[in-house]
Amino acid sequence: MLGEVRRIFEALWTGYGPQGWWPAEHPWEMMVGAVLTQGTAWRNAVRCLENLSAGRLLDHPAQLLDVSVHCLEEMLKPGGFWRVKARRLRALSRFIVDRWEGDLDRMFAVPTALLRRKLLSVDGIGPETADCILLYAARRPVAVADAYTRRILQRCGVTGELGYEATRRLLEAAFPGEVEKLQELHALMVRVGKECCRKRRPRCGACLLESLCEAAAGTGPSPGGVRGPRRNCLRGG
DNA sequence: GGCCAGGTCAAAG
DNA sequence: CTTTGACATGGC
Repeated sequence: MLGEVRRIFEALWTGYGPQGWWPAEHPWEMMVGAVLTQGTAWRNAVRCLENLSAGRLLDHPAQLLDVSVHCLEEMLKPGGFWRVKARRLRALSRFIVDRWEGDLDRMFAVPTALLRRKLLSVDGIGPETADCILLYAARRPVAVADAYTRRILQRCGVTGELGYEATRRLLEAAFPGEVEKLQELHALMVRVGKECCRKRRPRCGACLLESLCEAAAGTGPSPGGVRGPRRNCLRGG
């Protein structure tokens, strides 16, 4: 199974190359973006980031606590969920200001497992957002097991229906300690997911998902692959 | 118009 | 423990 995951990564890497994630100037901007993109198209999250940046509210966590909630909400409107996201961003700012005096370097000095637990205790930081922060802002070897990734692994027949944590452990076992690869993996999975592995039945007759399934199966040039009857995205349920 | 977006949380069943 | 609804705007 680990080999299948690695083959999928190699196929994606070969096909698409580096994605340059996460697009942010600094760790705090990355963290804010991670909250803003929840359930929202990235392009709309970017509008919010631009509003914040233009208002000089994106340089330091404490800045978000210095403006009125109303003002903050106005800037977040283009991204949707603006009421909850204003609350969540302030919760995250307050968390960093209260516990680490607003100093991200201090926060990132905390060991990975402990920091993950602390992040999850913040309102609005769930597993995926926490892992994105750990992977891209703190540069820890943590995997992001988002919905796209789980669907792709499932539809390529690599796994059955796996929950978030089980998928995360699988990915981390496939690339232990490899921060760069885990970063690219998540970015590439999102890219492919958007193209041909959507929620509703993917129309992937000619799409890349098919070759990913083959890559996972080890068909084609690479030797030693796992063979035999399998479900792929075209035949699978 | 319908569906989806780089999710999370609280309330039910 | 799993399922469901709320949160809201913008693009295709």
